Amino acid sequence: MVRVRMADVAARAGVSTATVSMVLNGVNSTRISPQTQQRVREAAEAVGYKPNSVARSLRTQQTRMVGLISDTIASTPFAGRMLAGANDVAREQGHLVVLVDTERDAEAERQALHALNGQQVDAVIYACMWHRVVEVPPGLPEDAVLLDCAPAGGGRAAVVPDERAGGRVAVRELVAAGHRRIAFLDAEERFELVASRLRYEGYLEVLAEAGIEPDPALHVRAEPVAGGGRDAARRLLDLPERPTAMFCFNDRMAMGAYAAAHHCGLSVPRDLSIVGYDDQQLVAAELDPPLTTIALPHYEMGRWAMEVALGLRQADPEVPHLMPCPLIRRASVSPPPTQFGD
Amino acid sequence: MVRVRMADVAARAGVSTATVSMVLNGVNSTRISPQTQQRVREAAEAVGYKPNSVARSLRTQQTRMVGLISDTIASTPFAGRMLAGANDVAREQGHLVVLVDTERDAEAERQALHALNGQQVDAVIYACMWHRVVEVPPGLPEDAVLLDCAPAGGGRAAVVPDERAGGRVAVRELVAAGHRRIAFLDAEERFELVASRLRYEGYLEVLAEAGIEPDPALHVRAEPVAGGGRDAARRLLDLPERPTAMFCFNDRMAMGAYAAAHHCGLSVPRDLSIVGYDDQQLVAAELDPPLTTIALPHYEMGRWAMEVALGLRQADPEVPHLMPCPLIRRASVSPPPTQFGD
DNA sequence: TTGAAAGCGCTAACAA
DNA sequence: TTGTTAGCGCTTTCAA
Repeated sequence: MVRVRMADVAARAGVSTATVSMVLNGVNSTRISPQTQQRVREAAEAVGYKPNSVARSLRTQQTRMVGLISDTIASTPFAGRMLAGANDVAREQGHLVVLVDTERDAEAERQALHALNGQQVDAVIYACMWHRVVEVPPGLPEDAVLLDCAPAGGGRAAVVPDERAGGRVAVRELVAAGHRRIAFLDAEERFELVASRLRYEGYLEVLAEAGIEPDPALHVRAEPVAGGGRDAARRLLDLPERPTAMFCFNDRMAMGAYAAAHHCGLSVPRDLSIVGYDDQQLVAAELDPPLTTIALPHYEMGRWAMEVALGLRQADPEVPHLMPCPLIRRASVSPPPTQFGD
Repeated sequence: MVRVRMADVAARAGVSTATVSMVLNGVNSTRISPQTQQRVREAAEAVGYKPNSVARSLRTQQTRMVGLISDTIASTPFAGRMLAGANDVAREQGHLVVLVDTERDAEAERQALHALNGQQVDAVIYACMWHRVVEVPPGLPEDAVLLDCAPAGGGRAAVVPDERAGGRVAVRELVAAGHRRIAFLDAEERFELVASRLRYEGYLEVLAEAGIEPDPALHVRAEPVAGGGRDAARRLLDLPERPTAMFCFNDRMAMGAYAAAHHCGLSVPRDLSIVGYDDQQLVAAELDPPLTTIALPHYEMGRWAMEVALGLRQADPEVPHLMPCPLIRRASVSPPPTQFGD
């Protein structure tokens, strides 16, 4: 397994390395005679030539690698889809992605930036695994793209989910089914989720557009996990005038809401309609009945970020790009039960 | 933002680039006077020198990058932990990981291998997101490490979960609680999951060691998702002599088993004990009661693979390394209900 | 104790 | 139409 260099190809084809370089890279190829080109290609094939990207990078000052710094890739099921989106675009463009996981540690971020800078990556993407507002780490290149997070100070290309529109879509689905008493099972404020406020705003907007007076009793908060959703849903179901539908901050809370409904002898969706958020495969699709929910566009955001990073697409650095969150219609929504007195 | 080269540091310190190189890399540093070293360091600091890894790589023939080819990073919640493990070791060793996702497409694999080879990565890891036996792709370097898969022909360093031992641990937990009628909710054979056979073998071994005659009626198969688990569990609960415990192929099937139990008015774990497999955070920990399960050691396997790849650890290429699957004890196991006639 | 110089493998002016 | 040559920024032998 000896490494074969361009000089070996040149020698075999009886030309200079310059000619080999031009032929193989298709540069100035009109200026080189077809028979020479042919000869070069055959020689390259014969000796099994593979270009050395490191040498090329040193010469051209571009590496065809892009660095992707993520705050924590380990602990979320969404990371994969984001990476996949970024990766697909990179591959289409003949680029490779260098991944660094920093666990949100400032020192690790600094090191990662150094390393990527040293490796002369052509672009950098800074990704978060939960939508949030971040302080841009010092040393992050000016043209870095932020993925699933927005810079506290603005001024950077960034892409985040359009949570407010997602909230609207979710609640409209419920309104369209005929619901008027729609609860919002929100995350507690201490988690400082930017999605929480935005989804709530979407909820309020749709109530307003449907002429429904928001009832503060129907906006409850809990820990955004199944247990929290269960407790919140129970409180709601104990209300004198219980809601006929629940919009949950996420699918895990929705899972808890299912449990609460069963506990109260209620059937989903006949007695209670539920819409989640996130479209977590392992939860939403596996619930019984399958959960209608709003998907987070991680794959698309990953693609978008890579496209901007590689200059395939322009981004307005002043305002984060809002990626639509599509409704995934499954089986947890139906018209409200008919009430006496209606 | 002009790039500063080693020559700039040399000029400022009034030495040659050779000296700068030696000082900054700590090579032959005993041979260079302390005051010169000091001067070099100050100069480097003053001009903000950052070494160019590309140039260094060209010269030294090593890039401090390792390629990680994964079959599909997008669609599994486990990928992250594997990547995290590999990444942590890489970082500890001053290496970077270059990630390529091939979606299990042979052509994409070929391209990826080319690209990584061109970038002169120091090592490559070939990772699967589900434990399986694979045909090693042509062109995979001899010293590549296989992660969560074993080579069909053998002969490569590889690491996989110890599924059989995991099955044993799961069933022993049930036996220790006093169960004798223990069902195994297995995946259907058409999915060709190597884990299926191994976990079943573990199950049988423990029955044997406990002197329990395996009842074929208690080994049922279904699609390894919640719906499949629910159906399989219902069939089991309809048996004249129903099992008091179920070991499920995975957490999703266990989720279905919970549903079936509720449906039959049975309480977990009072009337029915359940153990899962995988420790999927979003499922196992969120179930009510939380599910006792066996964890897949993805983080550890990721670490192991990277350690071998970087030569920190020796591997026997003849037999895949078996990584233990720990029991995660939660609340879905208790002694069997007291029976009349006992 | 330090410096000169020769490349690593490739690209791209400039010459021929 | 093709070849010569000068680097890209760094490491490392050898000489001083």
